[in-house]
Amino acid sequence: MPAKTARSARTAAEVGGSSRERILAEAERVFGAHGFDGASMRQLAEAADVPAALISYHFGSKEGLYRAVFERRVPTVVEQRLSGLAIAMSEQDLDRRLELVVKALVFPMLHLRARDRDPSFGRLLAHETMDPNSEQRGFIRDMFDPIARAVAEALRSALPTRTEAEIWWAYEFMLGAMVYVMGDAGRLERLTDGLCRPDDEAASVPHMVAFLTAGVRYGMPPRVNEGNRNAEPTKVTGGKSNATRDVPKGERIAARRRPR
Amino acid sequence: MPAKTARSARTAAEVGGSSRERILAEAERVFGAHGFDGASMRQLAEAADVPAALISYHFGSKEGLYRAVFERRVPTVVEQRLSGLAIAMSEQDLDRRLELVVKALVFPMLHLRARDRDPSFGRLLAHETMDPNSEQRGFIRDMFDPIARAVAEALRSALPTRTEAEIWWAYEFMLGAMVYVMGDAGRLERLTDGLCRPDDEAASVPHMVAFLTAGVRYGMPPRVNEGNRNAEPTKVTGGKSNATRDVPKGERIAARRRPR
DNA sequence: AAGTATCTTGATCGATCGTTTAAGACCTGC
DNA sequence: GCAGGTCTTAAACGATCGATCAAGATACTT
Repeated sequence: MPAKTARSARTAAEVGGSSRERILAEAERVFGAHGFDGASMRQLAEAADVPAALISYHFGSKEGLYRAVFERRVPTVVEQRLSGLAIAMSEQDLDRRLELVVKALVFPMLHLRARDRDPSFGRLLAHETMDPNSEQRGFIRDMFDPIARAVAEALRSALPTRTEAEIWWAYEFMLGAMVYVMGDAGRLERLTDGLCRPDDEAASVPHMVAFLTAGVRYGMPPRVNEGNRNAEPTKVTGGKSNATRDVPKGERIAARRRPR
Repeated sequence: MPAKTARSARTAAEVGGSSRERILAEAERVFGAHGFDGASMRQLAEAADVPAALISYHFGSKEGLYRAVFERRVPTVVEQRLSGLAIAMSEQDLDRRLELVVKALVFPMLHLRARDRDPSFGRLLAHETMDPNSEQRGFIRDMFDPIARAVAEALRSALPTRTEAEIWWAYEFMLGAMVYVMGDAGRLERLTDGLCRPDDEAASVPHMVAFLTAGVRYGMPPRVNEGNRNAEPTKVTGGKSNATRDVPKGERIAARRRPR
């Protein structure tokens, strides 16, 4: 056994970059593979080929490193979304604008996953999104709530007749579909025998944009009498709704629209 | 300090049931609140007001308890979905059948979350779904892959002109939207100032069914020349697609349809 | 009532957790 | 070349982890 440290098979030259950057890059992979609670400081340190104490020195704590991993990736995504939204808002055809808004929402994320052929950050983000402790950490709120409101505003402008609730439910569903694809660790590929792959940007983006655009444009819940909202919960065997049947072009009333 | 054990403020009578059942019920809450890695055996034991050793006795290990929590809930959901699918398949109007299939997929889950006013299992399931270690544990695969294939088959029957890829991408997006709502720990409610709540079954079910039905029915990605699939990745500023524009009634060719 | 199987308990195992400490190496400006 | 700040290191801290053990309590059979 050599006297020198032999923490990893990779040398520092192979991994490259300063210690701080190397820790960040490798932490993204380790956190992405095991989650926040599932990753240990020693795992993280070994992946970056540094002593565990160096992580505390540079980032203060495990959660500090975790936050730093997000702060390295998220601003780029948010900027790309904002730029996509700006382009969408310059489009006067509302049908076309809607599709551009959806694309502005999902493309930066899907592209991020496909670009480096590394699903780590996607899985990490998906895991954090669905982590019960996420709300108390507040990463998602701090980093994504502003862009969420901007997307909702853009949706509102492209769908002027929709209620506020419809806008936000649609946003929730769109985000869920996107996050689920980002976090998919192989289920879709298994179920389709390799036909569909979340990393295949050329397929995932068009499918997702088409699906979500159609969902938000044509997916309207049946009108209900405000008085008996809780009369009977929807049953699997319930009556037919007018959802997605006959698509009117803007005659629906924007009920319960919240003030800006 | 009393001599008797004082592990919890709740007495056994208040919590009720046998030790084994009490452990299961409380484990659902604790796992749902902190995730698998985030919950400790001592937390789980204290919540159920039993010594930690009793958990190992009844369930063998922490993962054994984790699995048992799923096995307590999932079969009911799967049975409800199967029954919903059977009803859908007896419907000859394909438009109506499609909506029933979507409802059969999402209703049992959303109802489960709303029924007991307890989002624990929903968060737990969402967390497990997005956990990078989920695939290796195999819970999701073992418990949900069969019903996933059944849902896809039902979608196929209601959309006979769609390609296999379109069916499965749509399934992926639907599941993502549903899982995201199940795991929402307060973000939608915060973003809407309380207007939209994932627990509000009377609102979430119609909105989701309408959105997803519209997405799968009208969301078709633009046709592409098979030769240049990888020519240029989709751009945010990319050209207009025919997604969701003009909804043909069945003249699309079922390309790349996989054999059964 | 005695015997047997099942359930429950407190105590404790070695391992690993995140973090801290104090000392050494390195680099920069004088 | 030496002082001062930044970066890096090995070692160890107390705490907590999941799991195990032998002994005791309870329930059921004979």
